[in-house]
Amino acid sequence: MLPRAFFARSVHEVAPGLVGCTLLVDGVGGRIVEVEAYDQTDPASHSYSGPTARNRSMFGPPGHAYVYRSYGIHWCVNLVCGGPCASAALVRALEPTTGLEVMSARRGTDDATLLCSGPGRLCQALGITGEHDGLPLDEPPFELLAPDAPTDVVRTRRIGITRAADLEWRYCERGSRFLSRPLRARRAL
DNA sequence: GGTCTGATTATCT
DNA sequence: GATAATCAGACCG
Repeated sequence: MLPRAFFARSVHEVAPGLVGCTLLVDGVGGRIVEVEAYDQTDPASHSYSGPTARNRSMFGPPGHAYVYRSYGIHWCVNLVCGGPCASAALVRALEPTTGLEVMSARRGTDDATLLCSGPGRLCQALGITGEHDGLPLDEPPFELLAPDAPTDVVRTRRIGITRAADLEWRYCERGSRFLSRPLRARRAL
């Protein structure tokens, strides 16, 4: 079990280290294969313009969840980090490992690559909602486990944003089939 | 394979 | 009134 103190560092150190960790909610979930970093200096971050009612969890202590509704439909979960101020790692994709039947039922598909491959999808599969906003990550229903083996992590550009889109703050497991979008071997110039 | 669009709501201008 | 850290389904080739 990762201690809460694991998150009391810069999001830019924590985020790559999260790839390969296992995230469970009520015993259901899988290995993290994709995360993105956001901090308060980042125009794409919800914390960029200062604290509001929605983003207050990002300004709280590290090691807690920040859950928000996206496009009026989906939930997305972030893991709040220690620095810079009001920073967090958005969990974008899991490799499903535990509770496959529960996740399939919640998602309405048996296709393992469609269960948790995307921030909205994984919240639906794990049953994460606004009720989880602000909860500590080292206490039930959350469970975060360190990787059993070193993970090959690739750094690239973030997805689905219009501002600061050139920053390479997305971290993925190399070769994973469970990413929200595949890695391009090479970028066109 | 790819691209486009509607769903639906909190938040901010 | 516009925008958004998204997804699923429709359509085109």
